Amino acid sequence: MAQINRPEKPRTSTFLPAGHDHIQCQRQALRAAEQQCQLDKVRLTPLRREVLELIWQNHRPVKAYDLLDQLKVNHPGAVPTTVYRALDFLLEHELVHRLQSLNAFIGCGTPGDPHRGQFLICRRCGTVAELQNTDLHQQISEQAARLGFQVDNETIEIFGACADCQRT
Amino acid sequence: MAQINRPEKPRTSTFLPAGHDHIQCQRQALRAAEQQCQLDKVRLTPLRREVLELIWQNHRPVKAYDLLDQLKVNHPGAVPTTVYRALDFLLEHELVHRLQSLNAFIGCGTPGDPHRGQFLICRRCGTVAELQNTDLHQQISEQAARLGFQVDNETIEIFGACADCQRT
DNA sequence: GAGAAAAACGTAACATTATAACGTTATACT
DNA sequence: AGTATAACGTTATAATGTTACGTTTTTCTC
Repeated sequence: MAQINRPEKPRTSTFLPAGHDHIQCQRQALRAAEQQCQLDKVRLTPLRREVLELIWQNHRPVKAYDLLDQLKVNHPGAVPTTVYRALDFLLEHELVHRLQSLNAFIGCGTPGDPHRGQFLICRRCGTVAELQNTDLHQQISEQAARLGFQVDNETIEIFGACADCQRT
Repeated sequence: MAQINRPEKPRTSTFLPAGHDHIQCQRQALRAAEQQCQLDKVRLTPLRREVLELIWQNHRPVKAYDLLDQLKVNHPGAVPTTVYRALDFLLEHELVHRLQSLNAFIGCGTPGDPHRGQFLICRRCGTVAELQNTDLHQQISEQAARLGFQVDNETIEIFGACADCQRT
């Protein structure tokens, strides 16, 4: 199974802008989620919000059962369904993405935007960057169309080394 | 979890050329695998060959435990490790691909070729087509390079409806 | 605001997917 | 023939995800 390293402490990465203020980033993501839920007229309950907050602790994918362990701190009694239900909600409303090659989840930076799933994943530090490359999307649709295939969902997960990790 | 239908009987699909002769296709795939193994100086043992043959029964992804059930017919005593070891070998030598979004496996039509993983997957009939779109690959590498990211592996899994299934 | 409907959550059991660890057998190499 | 390595057997268990059903909370209507 595909693996990434998951160092205890976040590393900085030029993947993210040099001075990335993550506290601010996380806060902003939660605000955006709240707004999106208002628009969609759905409820970002405390539980869902807490799961989303945990997912946004950093820019590395989180596994469902790790999430569960963390959730148990405030919610002893939490079980797999607790987490998976929250994740289903967050996925459905496109507040998080699922990384298929890792069985893991990551926050979506642009809820509300038309959704692709294009990701660069650093094998070394585990940081994930989401792309919004419309050309790429376009090209895929065209190639598919040539084969008479109608696309309804694309999963693009690119593994490799981010700039920082190449240097070391 | 992502799902596809898995009808009992193969459907034809313009995905594959109209008159696709699968017996011939499967035979050819096994020959290619044998050749590749000779080149790599590795052993396509009877067990591995049988797993590969099962995978090539059609152009739909197969799940490991389904493979296991089928394998048990000739190999009572087969257990998960039996299958996973064969799969690991086949994956390592790029005779099969793993479809991350389905936790399933599919034969590789072009062993030996530089390997990308670009797939079109029909949600309705389950048929999978492997692409070898170098432009796409190129574009991804370029976009990655712009971010200082060095690609070592790409997973592209496109879900949608194949031409045949759109008609019905 | 009482009552009904729907959504969210609790709880237990279970299904599916995958790996670890260790011993035995087969094959390849001198 | 003897040894090293690869392949396979065997058992147990880990990791990931779902089903089914009951209870509580929220929303909606009157």
